[in-house]
Amino acid sequence: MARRNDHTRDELQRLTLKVVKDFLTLYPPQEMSLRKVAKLIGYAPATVINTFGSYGDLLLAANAETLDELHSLSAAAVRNETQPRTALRKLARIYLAYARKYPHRWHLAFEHRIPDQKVLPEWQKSRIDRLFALFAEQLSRTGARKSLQDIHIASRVLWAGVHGICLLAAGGAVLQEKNATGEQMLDMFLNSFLESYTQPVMKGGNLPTSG
Amino acid sequence: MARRNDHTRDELQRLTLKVVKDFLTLYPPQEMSLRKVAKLIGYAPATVINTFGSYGDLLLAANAETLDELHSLSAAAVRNETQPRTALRKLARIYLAYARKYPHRWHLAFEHRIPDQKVLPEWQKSRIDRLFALFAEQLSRTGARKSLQDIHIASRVLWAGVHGICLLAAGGAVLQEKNATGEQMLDMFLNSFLESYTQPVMKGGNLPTSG
DNA sequence: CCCCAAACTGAACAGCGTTTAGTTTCTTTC
DNA sequence: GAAAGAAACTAAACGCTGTTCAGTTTGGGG
Repeated sequence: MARRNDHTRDELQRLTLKVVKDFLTLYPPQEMSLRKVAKLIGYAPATVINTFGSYGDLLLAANAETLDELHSLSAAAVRNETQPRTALRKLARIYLAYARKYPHRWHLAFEHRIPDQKVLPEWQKSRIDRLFALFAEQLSRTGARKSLQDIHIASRVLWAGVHGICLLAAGGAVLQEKNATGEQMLDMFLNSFLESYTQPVMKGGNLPTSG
Repeated sequence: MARRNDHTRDELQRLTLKVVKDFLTLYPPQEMSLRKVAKLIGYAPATVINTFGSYGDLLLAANAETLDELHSLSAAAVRNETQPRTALRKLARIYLAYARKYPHRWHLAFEHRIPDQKVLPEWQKSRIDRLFALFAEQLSRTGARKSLQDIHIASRVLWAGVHGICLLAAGGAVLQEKNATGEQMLDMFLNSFLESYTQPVMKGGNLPTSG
């Protein structure tokens, strides 16, 4: 058996990624395997390897799609938002909603372990950076006078907080919070962070606002 | 071959966990396997399964030790700290230091996926809760007038933020921040959060501190 | 001393990702 | 139009993996 040419190289790649996406929409990554994917697309395991390089690279490609999707949704949500603080709230909500809707894909994208020695490809890093950039962009629009370095750090802190909260709210693993909703946590986090970011206290501290 | 009785059941368990701990101190979980562990303790793979139930349960037991260690270090660090804000800062630093020192054990403890259907055992959940409780305890000592529910949520937000930042600072995976240190991010996060927690703004907002 | 239960293992099983050799087909060249 | 070469695809094998099970050895209690 050889040379079926049912699909072009590109079609085959797209088909495979679609199958992976659909699988991960229903089942966790640990239940997926190269052989199952191969069976689902109707090709031999070795064909998938030929197409993507390795099973790990297939996962990497799937993660790229996840990150693209998340970025696209986020960017669209803030595109016409004039208020940076509102935009940041929207970003956080989108993030949470996505983590809840596609928990397996979301997890895989952020906790995928690269076999030691090997480095994460540049196109993957840049996808993560694009997510950070969305936060940084809104921060720079708040009008608060901050250095580039401050904005850089703040965007990471913002992202880390949102991500950690999503882990608690949507995490199917060890972490699972029941007595606080993701929305409550996000609100408290964003309110506190933005308040302090846009109205920093002077050295020596402010007076308490009550009693 | 049978009935060696080189070790009691307890000794064997401790020995196995020690070997796992040592392994994970040097190498990531993906490189570890039941068979490697068995070889390291000088027993057959089936013996490890008999002792712990399954390889997954062995990892769970190892995670319990990790969480205990982290809790013990944290509790010790704040035991004699009178200032709750300082205590919270110490907790965060301990957390970051631990994630840096034992990245593989730290990761495994928090992102270990339980094979679907199966639930996380109660003794594992309670270990996570104990970590949250350390934050909650300090929050309730700040003197800020908060409901129990507020403290509950705030402790989760605090933990989530610290955890997310540690992922960025110590994460060997997809996430890896280079232009901001963990300390910088932790400081910014804690300062902003605690400021707003202990000095909440009134409705309508404060005046900016500078024009 | 015997017997049972506990301790421990070797071998087998099904599954995994990957490699390799090989076959079939398409495309190019003469 | 036939020959040659490249491309597409796979079956089979390799060395792993966690788990099961039948079977052997041993220590302790009756």
